[in-house]
Amino acid sequence: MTIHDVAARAGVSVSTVSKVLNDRYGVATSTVDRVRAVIAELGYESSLVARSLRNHRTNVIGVLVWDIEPYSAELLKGAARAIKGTGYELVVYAAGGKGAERMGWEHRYLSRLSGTLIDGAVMVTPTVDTAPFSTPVVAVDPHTGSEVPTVDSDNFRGAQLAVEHLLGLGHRRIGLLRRPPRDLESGPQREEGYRSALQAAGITPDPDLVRAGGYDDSASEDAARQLLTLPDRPTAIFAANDVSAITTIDVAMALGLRVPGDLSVIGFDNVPESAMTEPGLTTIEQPLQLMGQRAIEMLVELLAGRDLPQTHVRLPTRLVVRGSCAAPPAEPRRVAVEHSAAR
Amino acid sequence: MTIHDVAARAGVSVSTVSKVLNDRYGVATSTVDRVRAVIAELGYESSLVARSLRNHRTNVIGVLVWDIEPYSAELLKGAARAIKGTGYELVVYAAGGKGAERMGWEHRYLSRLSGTLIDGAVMVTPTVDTAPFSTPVVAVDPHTGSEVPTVDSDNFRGAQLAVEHLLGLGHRRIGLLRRPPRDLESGPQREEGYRSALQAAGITPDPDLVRAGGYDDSASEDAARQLLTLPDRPTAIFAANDVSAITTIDVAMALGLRVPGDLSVIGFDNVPESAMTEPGLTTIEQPLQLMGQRAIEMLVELLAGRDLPQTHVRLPTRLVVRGSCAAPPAEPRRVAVEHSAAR
DNA sequence: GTGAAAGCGCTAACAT
DNA sequence: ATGTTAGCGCTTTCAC
Repeated sequence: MTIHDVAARAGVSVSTVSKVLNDRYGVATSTVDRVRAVIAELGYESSLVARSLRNHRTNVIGVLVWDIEPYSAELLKGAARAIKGTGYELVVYAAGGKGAERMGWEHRYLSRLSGTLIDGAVMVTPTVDTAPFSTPVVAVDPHTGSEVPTVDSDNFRGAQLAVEHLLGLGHRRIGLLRRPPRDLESGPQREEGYRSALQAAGITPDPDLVRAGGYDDSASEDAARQLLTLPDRPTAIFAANDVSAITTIDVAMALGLRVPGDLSVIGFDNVPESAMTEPGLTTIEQPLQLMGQRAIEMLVELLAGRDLPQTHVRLPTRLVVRGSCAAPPAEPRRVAVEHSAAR
Repeated sequence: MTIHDVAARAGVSVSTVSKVLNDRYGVATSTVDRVRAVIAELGYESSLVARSLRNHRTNVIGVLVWDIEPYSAELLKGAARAIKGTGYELVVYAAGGKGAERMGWEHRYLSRLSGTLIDGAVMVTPTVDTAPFSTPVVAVDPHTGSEVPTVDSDNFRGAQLAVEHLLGLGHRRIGLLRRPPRDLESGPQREEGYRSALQAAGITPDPDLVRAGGYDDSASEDAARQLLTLPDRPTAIFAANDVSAITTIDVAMALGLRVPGDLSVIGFDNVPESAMTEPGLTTIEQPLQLMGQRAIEMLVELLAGRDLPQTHVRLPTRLVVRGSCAAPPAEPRRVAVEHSAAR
């Protein structure tokens, strides 16, 4: 079913049909009606692909994500909300399906799609700088300081809030379970917030109390275990990642510690689901939907040829208390030695 | 940056480059190396659009949704999980952005994309039958009994479970807040389950206890109010939709009824978020992620030219008790008359 | 082993 | 007012 079929059926040339499709001048009213009738009769719709190969404008905005999981799904909800009424359509490309070549997927996808198919893109957590592209791009939560317009959340302040909350409860030895090294830009930001809050309270951060998790659960598990089996173990742990917060709680309980009785845990929340899983967990929340929404809004501005009021948008994080944090125990219980020896 | 640029730089013709790109035979090893080097140097990626206009195979599966909201987002997570390792890539088209012409979006999108760009599609809650397409299609939770392969959940059994649970607690007058008429196919299924459970318990369904909600909150609100201000009001309400369950609780509380003390409410859950909003709500849950996953699996089978073991997959729903339901009060409190008069 | 040319479905100059 | 034609970026015969 192509434009040729329509043309043949209506007894006109393809260019006439094209003109009717695009509301161009120079077609007799009677012809327009006839062609329209045939289009309706056949249920014809012009191919987005052929059209975008020709016109280099598609009215489509692409959101490029590595995978659709709880984190990106939240962003997508916000993006979908923001796209309404803009005249653009939204398509989401999930790279995760094809191949395992994670490095550089952003560049690959952007080259394959930009110019044709999408007028602009929102890239979620790009690992490489996608600056040398003519297509307008907005990055969400980029890994490295990037040249492109960016939306992220206030990781620094969020970490401060977490630690301030724990300090307010009386904790003095607060551990940090940070992200793996050389990961997202937000990792160092959260660590900075942690240090800053401690120092503001006159506490010198103890390097022993900072451990890095990894990409899989077991790395976080090891790190949590190391922290908790320290001779002078922390009475509270700030986990700079929602998954590692839950892991920490599990490890603590396995070690015979009560949460929050013996140990307070506070996590940097990425997704609402994690709050559900662990109902009592106090978290620092990022406004993920809002971030997706703002990214689209910025991109639409860019596509309209307007300048952005600010090229780097940082949204506030907030502390959400659900009851898990307690004051530090008067006499911190030591973890039995055999546990620390095990593995 | 096109194939021409690569050809020029490598001093060969475009067809040679194309052969290298597609691993075709008949190119000298030295030429292959040279072209590969240029491709790497330039960071060239072939245009998905041009390629798909030529080849009618793209290795891309499209998921077509009206909007990305909590319901479809859950399905997408499952779809993204299922796509891994299949060799296909996933793209999601959200129709909601463009125009308000909701009716028939599925047909419009399918025509514009199929044949080119996507090899097959998963349609989420289609309102019309998209049978006459050559492209393989799987429908999730379709509005009408459709000819295409389908994934849905056991709405009938889910409703039965809800009502059986209430009956087990001793309730006898159980109201039904159903979906609007002529909506999703799941509406009547849930109503049937409700009637069936009542009849199995020897109770004749009272037509007065069945009211329909609407697409906006206010319709559900009115319906809930009507039910609760009945002279012989129900002691429990089964809301065939998660939003209307929450609305029902709000209305009940506004009328001075305690939930669950004076009234038990049980809702058909579409999305995990609704459970969070109302932590005490007992719900019937659909396995949304699993539904998305199965839809992709079925489509992949279809694309491989294999037959489906079953063309209609129905996934189980389950009762999740979070504590909101109670036994009926010995002496049901009537709602004050002025409340029923109000509005 | 390599390149010229046709054509995928469509649009936009440019004829007529 | 309508049709003819070139070409978007690519793949694929088919000559050479």
